[in-house]
Amino acid sequence: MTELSQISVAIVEDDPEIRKMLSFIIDRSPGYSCKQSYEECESAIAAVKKNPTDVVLMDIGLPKMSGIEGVRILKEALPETDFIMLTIQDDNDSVFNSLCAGATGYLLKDTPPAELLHSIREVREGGSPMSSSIARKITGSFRRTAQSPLSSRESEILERLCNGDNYKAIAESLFISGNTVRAHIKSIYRKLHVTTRAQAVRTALQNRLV
Amino acid sequence: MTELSQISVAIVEDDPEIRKMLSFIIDRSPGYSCKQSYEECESAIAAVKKNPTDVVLMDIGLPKMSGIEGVRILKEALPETDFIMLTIQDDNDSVFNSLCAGATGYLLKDTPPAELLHSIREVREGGSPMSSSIARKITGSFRRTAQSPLSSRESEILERLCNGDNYKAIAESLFISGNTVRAHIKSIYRKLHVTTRAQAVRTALQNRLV
DNA sequence: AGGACAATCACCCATATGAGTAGTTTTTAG
DNA sequence: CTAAAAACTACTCATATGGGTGATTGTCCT
Repeated sequence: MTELSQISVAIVEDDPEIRKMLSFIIDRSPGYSCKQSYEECESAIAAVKKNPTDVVLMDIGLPKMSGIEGVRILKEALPETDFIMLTIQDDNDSVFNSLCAGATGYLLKDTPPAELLHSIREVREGGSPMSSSIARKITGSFRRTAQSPLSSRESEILERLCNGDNYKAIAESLFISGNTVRAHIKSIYRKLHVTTRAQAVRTALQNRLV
Repeated sequence: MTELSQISVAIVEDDPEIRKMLSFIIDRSPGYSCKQSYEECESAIAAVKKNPTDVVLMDIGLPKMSGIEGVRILKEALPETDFIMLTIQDDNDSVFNSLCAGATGYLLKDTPPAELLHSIREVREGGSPMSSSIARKITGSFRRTAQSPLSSRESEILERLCNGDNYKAIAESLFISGNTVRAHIKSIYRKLHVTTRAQAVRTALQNRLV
């Protein structure tokens, strides 16, 4: 049943050539149907909200609203629908913003038709189809970027700053004087190019220094 | 050439049955070789450092040192080697800690041999092979967890707190008085259950409230 | 032997911050 | 329509924070 269930697909893609080609390929493949295709987000949002599909293939570079925004809006309204980005954009911002907006898959436009069909099936079965270079980008984002410019003592203190500890609490937990803590924190700020605690915490968390 | 290049694989797996089976399958497959297999991290680390392989398949639940620690240490020494976790653990901590430690792939032990071989090839070609449920877990981690308990104005202010702005800067950029900013911040702290700016920034970043 | 840096400590001072208290007006939701 | 929430403003006060300056000790590398 799951194997043979029909998967309904909608396409949002501004290039008429590509749009027709994709829609043709999908609709003619057994187990898939594609009755909805749009050239921009605005009409797609209105129409797909009324006629939800199982999967939406979404381009990013669209005339008016970006596909990422489109996903954000549609996913909000249709949490059961799976969104796969299908785009030439492979920059970090596009990838991560798409995932944050609610995309579950991310394919580059050079994906062969057979793999595209397989990806549509995969996303319905609880997977997260991604072009291999995209997958690598995502796993790589978990790695520590560079090694910290901080000394080990400074890292220890930065960690406590992130916990919201104040000078006194840090001093006591490390058995050093509050003045020393301040000296370390000054040095941390200098190395991280920040001037406030909030900025230090942000830099620490975003660069995985803690 | 890339298609037919021989890929050398090492295995770290404590179950002798599985270890021998994997090693046999890989070593007998054309294009793959497996001359190294270990039952725990300590010896694997020493040996693979001396004889680096292209890929290491790493279990997580090992007698002494965990496979995650093993990856952390080995990846540090051998940045060119690709590490694929091969495990039954599918909890969030195992997955994310593995990726942070340096794993590029993550497969569950029910992965069929053909797919395992394909994954080894894929990781060498710049991909990031993952069991579909794991991939879904990772993409899902980018989605906003819950919706923010903050009002829109408060969110706006929280965002500026994360940028390191002080009361005055926030007040000026929002065209409201500094006292109002303080009132909003108090209310943010109450809702986030924090008492300092650093904690607020941390909570905001970790829970993707900004 | 000298330089660079980490780790420790100290003091001054202006400003920022958090907690408490007390309101008004506007918007939203039942 | 009415009650709740959000948004806004204002005040005081004790404490925390950041900037500046200066110093000692020990380690590591050259």
